[in-house]
Amino acid sequence: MKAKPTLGTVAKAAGVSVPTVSQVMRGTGRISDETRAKVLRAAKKLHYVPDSRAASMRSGERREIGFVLNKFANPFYAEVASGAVDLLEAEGYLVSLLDGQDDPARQFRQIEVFIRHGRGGLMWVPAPETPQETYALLKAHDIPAVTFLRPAEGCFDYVGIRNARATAEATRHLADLGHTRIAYLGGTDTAYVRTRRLAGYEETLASLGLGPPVIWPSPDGRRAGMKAMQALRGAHPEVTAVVCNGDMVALGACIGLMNSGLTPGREISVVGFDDIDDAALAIPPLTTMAVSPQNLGRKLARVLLDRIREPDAPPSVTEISATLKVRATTGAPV
Amino acid sequence: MKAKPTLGTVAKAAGVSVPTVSQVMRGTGRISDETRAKVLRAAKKLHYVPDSRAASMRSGERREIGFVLNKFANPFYAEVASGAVDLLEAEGYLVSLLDGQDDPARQFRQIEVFIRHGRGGLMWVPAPETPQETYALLKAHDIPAVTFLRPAEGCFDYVGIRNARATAEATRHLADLGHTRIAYLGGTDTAYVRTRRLAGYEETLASLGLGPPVIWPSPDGRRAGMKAMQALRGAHPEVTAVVCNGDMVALGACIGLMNSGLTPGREISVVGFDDIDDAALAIPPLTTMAVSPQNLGRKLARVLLDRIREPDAPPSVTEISATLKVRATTGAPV
DNA sequence: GATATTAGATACATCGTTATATCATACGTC
DNA sequence: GACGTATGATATAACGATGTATCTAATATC
Repeated sequence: MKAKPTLGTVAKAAGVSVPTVSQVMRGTGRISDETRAKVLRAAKKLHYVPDSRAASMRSGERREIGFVLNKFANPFYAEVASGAVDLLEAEGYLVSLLDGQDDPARQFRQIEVFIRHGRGGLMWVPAPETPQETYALLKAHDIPAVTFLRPAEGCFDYVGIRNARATAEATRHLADLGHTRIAYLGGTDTAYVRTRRLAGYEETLASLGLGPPVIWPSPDGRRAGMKAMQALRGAHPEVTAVVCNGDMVALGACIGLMNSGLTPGREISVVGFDDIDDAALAIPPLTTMAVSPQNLGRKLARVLLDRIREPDAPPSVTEISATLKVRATTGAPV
Repeated sequence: MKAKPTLGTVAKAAGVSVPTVSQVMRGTGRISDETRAKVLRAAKKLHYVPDSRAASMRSGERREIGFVLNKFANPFYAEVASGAVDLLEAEGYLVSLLDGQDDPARQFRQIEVFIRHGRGGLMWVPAPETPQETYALLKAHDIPAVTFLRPAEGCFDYVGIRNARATAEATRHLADLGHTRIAYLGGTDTAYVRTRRLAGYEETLASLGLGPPVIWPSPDGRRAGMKAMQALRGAHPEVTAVVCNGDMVALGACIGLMNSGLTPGREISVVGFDDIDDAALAIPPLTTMAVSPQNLGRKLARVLLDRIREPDAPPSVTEISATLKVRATTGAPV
């Protein structure tokens, strides 16, 4: 009862040798039904659980995968994680989530610790201005790694979103409704995702002869979006429609409008990005560019599994399209 | 193809023995400056990174901690996790998060995998109807464990919320405003948290001579709360105030009311529970029982660290109070 | 000059598991 | 009865690190 259950204690309890127990647990080798039953009974009674540190040391197999993401509090990431985890757990991997908080130094430490602990694979959202050192560390230790949302200059597999195409579609949707002064709201300057989304917005404005672009940055989150919207209206009263960098900012923007007595979709139109669960439930329901985060997570996991299986394949690029979901926050200008 | 850098290869490169390298790497023992420099040079040249699997096997030190929670998508848990992670990482632990999805079988597998990978501590929200087997597994492996939100019959440390006292305060607040028909909305029958919250509600009703209780269960989440509110109003049109099992349900309930053309805080008052970030931002802002999730997370981490330090101390019980935050969704009945 | 004491390094056993080789039986075949 | 061949179990040696005991010089003490 007191001794930690190991192959040794189980073997003693069952009256057999250590390798025999090992073979029973893994279902390999030739074992009689009688001994197998005896061993299994003893193992169950002692609550035996194999120690995978020892196992992976001896066999070289690594079954732990890490997922470093930006911000737990963002429900979009939560959904992506859940999609990836489901698929990987079904394949027998243990996935640990870490909050990288978009901080390159923090991420470097986390990845170092990962390698120390013999992790066998990594999915991560590289922080802006990630140093070459981080990529070199992964390469030096041959860790199969997939970057998510932000590509790493062709050195690693990449799974992301067709950002520019999506915001182009959002901008055109607003233009089709008759808007001529369309602003871009949200995101911070250094973020890769935002530069791509901004590009789609700006190119569409230019190709339609609308402009000049009105760009208003903002941190992530509802509260920040609310404040940013109010500031934007003060500085640019001519704007009648807004393309947002994400749903959280868009929802915050809608709250800001309503606090000023305006109705999103009437005086000012708002388009979000992500289609998080709350988007459809908000009042009024949010028009947004929908990406299925569950799907994205599964795709991410599949790319990582492929990489583990074929370590020497050339780096792959996978981009998922977003589709426009028209709800109540967009309409013709009054 | 170079050999994997280990203590052995470094030792050979530096012309010293294996234990010497080990001592240099950890800064223990008596080592001359000359040899230390020689060893460090060799280690750097070979890109040596210690293998913590081997280290923790031999030394018994475990620096990995797991946190099994219910639902990534719930921002309350995300905040708790971030509070706990901050504190534990500062103490040199690596924390991995797992989504237990409130499923006892899934949790059992996850805890098993945790032990398999040599994790040194666990924080978890036990699923309803967790089998004795799960607790026995933790006990058999001497894993320092803290249960969160739901106590485990005195066998483990517990950190939670003073649920009954909180809902009593919420109910009294509504009664003080003049409400006499107060309902309880949300949660599912088997959940421990709900039975405690219900108890506070029912006892207060009884002590104030109000009643009979009107209890309407609902799964978690905004959408479910919206539907449940509409169903409740159909079945009990006399109800003028609602104590909710959580903020997500409460926010959903408010959406349900507004969809029916009612204003929360006027025709029907609503009190939430948790004070998630969205509660203050909602329109109208939600009256709720506030618990600071960051604080809760830090407390949780501290209890776990104490347990690791003193494995034989008697199980502790820590309960955090919730405080009433009056906003716009409660008011006198019309 | 004999004996302690110390610094600086090493030998050896060990953690729990698995890969490989080996060893007993029992069975059939000629 | 000698021989090969399954069958079922065990012996042994790793994996990479670390804790403990041990060893060799050089120095200090009386």
